[in-house]
Amino acid sequence: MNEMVDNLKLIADKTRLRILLLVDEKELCVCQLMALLGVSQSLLSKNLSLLHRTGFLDARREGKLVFYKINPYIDKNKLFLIKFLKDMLMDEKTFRSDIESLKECTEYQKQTGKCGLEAYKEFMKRKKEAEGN
Amino acid sequence: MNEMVDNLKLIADKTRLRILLLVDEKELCVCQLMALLGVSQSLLSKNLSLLHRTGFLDARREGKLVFYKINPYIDKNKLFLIKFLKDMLMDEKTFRSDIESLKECTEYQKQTGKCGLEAYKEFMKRKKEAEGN
DNA sequence: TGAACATATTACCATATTATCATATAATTA
DNA sequence: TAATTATATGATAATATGGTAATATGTTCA
Repeated sequence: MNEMVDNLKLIADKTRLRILLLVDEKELCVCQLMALLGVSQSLLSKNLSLLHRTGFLDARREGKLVFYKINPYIDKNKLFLIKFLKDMLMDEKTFRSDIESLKECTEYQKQTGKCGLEAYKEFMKRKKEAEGN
Repeated sequence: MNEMVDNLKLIADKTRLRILLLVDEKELCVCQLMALLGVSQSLLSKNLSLLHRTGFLDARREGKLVFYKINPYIDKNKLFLIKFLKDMLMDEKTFRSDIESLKECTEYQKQTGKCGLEAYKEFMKRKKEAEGN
């Protein structure tokens, strides 16, 4: 029970929930998440290391970048919780928008070969301008 | 998303989670919950009114007693969340024990016709003594 | 090596949450 | 009506949490 309550507490935060749902789609580096979520680097990093410490995420460094994904050895309670929430939020606005941004970012990355924070900021900036029309 | 996060926050508390799982089995009054959960009256009452305010619970007064149950008009996200957690916790120790106590209490209530706080305290006391053997 | 970039960590503050004590209200019963 | 039982609420203290700013660490590249 205590374990489940701890899991629920970890997931009961907008930033962390969005991280988990995004990273469940595709392994992502910090700078990508930063651009996608629009949160500060330190807040993001703090939440990532929290989710890492508690067994939700797996981290892998590749050069300057650190990539996070769902821990392949994640325990079942945690995994089921994530999958359940994904189901529940399937049609929810913020989630849909996050997933949409992720797809567009991935496409942009393929075309330009750019990753890194600036590339993502640039991408998000363009996107916002486009939405402004 | 924000709504889901709020629901998760409400459920991410041991006392509240236990309340919801118990009350999903059977309508219960405050004194019954107090004995079953072993928490203070004011803490319990606060959590009950919180769960009531936020649409999880329905309250009904019958004389001195106030009975709580799952709000029959509860929204789907909340209900699914409760059912999901119940599934996940099916074999969990605290949950099994709570359910067991609930059944025994209900039986005791049928036999003795007693409700009220004292009856439940008496019941829980006997139970603990029995476990002590 | 040093500059630049990506990420992590620390220190700190504001706010939120949890639990408790005391007290208030509501209903029943003597 | 006074006492009793059941429940709710307000004040408050202790702790936890979310967020930011500053700084540190690690990596690459000129």
